[in-house]
Amino acid sequence: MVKNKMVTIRDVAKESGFSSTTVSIVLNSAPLARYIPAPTKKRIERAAKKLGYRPNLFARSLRSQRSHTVGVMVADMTDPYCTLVLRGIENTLFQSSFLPILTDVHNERARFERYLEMLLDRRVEALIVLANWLFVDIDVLADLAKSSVPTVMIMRELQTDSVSSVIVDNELGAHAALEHLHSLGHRKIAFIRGPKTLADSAQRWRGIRSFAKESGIDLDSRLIVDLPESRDPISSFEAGYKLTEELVKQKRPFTALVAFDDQTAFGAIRALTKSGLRVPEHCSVVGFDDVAASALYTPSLTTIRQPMEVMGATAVGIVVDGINAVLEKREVSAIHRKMAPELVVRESTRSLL
Amino acid sequence: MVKNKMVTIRDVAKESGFSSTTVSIVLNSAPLARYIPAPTKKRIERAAKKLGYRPNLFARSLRSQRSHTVGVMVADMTDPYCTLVLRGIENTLFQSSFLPILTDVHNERARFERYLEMLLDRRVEALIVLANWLFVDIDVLADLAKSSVPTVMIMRELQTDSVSSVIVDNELGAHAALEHLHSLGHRKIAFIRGPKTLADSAQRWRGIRSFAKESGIDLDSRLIVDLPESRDPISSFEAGYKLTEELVKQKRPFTALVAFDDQTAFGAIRALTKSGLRVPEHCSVVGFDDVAASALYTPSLTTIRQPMEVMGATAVGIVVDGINAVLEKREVSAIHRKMAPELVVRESTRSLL
DNA sequence: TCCCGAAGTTCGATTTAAATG
DNA sequence: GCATTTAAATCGAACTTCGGG
Repeated sequence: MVKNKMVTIRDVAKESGFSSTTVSIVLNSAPLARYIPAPTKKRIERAAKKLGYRPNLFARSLRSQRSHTVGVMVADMTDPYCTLVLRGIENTLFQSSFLPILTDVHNERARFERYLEMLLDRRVEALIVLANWLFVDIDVLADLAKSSVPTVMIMRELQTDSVSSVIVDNELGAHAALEHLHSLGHRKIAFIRGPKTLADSAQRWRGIRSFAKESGIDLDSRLIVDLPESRDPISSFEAGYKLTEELVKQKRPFTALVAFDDQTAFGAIRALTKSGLRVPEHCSVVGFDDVAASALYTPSLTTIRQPMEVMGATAVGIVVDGINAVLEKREVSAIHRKMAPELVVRESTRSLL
Repeated sequence: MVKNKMVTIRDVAKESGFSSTTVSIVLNSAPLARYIPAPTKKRIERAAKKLGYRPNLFARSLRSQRSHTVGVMVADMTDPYCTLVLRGIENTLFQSSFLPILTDVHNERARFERYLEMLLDRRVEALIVLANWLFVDIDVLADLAKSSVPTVMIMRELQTDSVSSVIVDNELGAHAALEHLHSLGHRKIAFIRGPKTLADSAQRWRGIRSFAKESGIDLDSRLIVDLPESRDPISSFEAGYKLTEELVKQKRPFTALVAFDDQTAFGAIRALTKSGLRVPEHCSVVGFDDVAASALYTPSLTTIRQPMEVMGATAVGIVVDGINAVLEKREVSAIHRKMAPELVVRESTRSLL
């Protein structure tokens, strides 16, 4: 083989002795293929294989206006939360023969907009936004509503109903976390809440309060601290560390700690250990998310698992439906899915009883 | 705005009162644009903006045979090693206005081949293969050599010279790891080597032996164990755990342990802790890679850092050069880059002196 | 010759409308 | 009218060629 000489449909036509029209009909099993006799089909297929014909997707896309591509925008790749969600997205797209274009917004508005522009220019057929740590206010909808590209956000819900969403039931999860500690006999419990600007923070806190009310646990405001805002996902580790240090210094005793997320929990465990408090012997710790590292930590972390892979798959399901709707000119309104989290008990919590 | 009415170059031509040729020349600043008077340009640009003209990339690609897209194939996304490499790739591609199509091979040959086919069909202009945990024998070159798509592998070197590579200097890294322990006074050292089929394993071991020789350290074969082969990146944690458990049971004393990689080290630390051996008080542990979790671990892990983000960026640099070479019909041979790792000292190692 | 602009062709596949026996 | 096949138009941009001033 000398050079990259492209084999076109016309070459196949010439080789097989039929016109390019017929070749196209046969190779695509178009409706008209019904009328084409088997021998003709066979000859065309043989010719195509012999020449190693591969249709030019540029030409096909130009004609069909389809890219078979989905844009995936991640707020910040370095967040360990992304990994499994991406896996779920990738795997489900693969099954539908779509390919993902991955973009990492670095939590910067300008970058978000530039990427959005690039993706729309490429006519991605759908958009999946993984808003895992996004403080940037996004008015995707302004650009998106008119572009009729099915869009779904993971981890964040938009007030508009032009954008679908897949989120975890934060309230339920936090509720389960506290219930777990309560069932182990813990009563003096410290809390590291999320940054105020994150919707998750409020939702999880609501779950905490709801269980506290049910069970009569007393929430001591001096044991409740908030993570500062930050655009860097790793910062919650450091913040968790510092806040826990301060909680310990306060000398107000607690036997358990509920962290906003796993990274925060890691920071907390580090701080506790440094202060000579062993986890779980002296203090139990619960996280949220169940990132990969949680199972590997020493001690392994009890946490509330978000079904990340399933969430990714669900998001793809939603937009694929949306794509089909667009193709069939059906109207579809946004879908909002709230997934159930799951308590995963590991070594970082322990019974006082 | 009602519908998705595409604005074509002809619409701009009509609006501005010039032909589509002129519009094309102006909007692309083609060489001929030199001859076009400023007022004409201005009117065309104004018309384009007014109509919100965006060139159709399908048409452009069909004509130019360029996709401005790069295929990225990852052996297994769930490997924490991927994250930063991908970040480096993404960031550097962004600067060159390329977009990545991300595919996750799941360490399966069939999937690799299917994805490769899909990427080539889409005429990606280059291919980046992140072979982070790939046991599948890849004869990419068979398909690739003839397709003249610049290709680079990260973390693995191919014998052929049609495929470039970016790898870390494993020998140097392992050498530094042992040197570090030696300088802290450790002499009885256990080793968990990598799976035999991984080239890295042999290279790192060579580094160990070379320092042992230099310094006169005695390598006790009863303290040397090997990770089994596996296609699952997380398995090295479990294997690290089990092997360390056995090492401890053996009752053959050691004051430090060199793990094949960070995940293995995490497993080892878990096992040591479970046996009542504290890290680093009773045993120092060194990893390799410096994945994100290493800094967050308790204790934080001393390890050999691979410059992952830089490696991703370097890989992109290589293929972008390759792309330019292809465009200019220059010949370029494969480039093989070996990056220097860096010892990162944290809490998991401690001086005996 | 220099400057400006337009008509027409090309990229490769799909599809409509139509022709053949 | 039916089964079978195809010429020609189309998708949108870019480039080649040419003509007029």
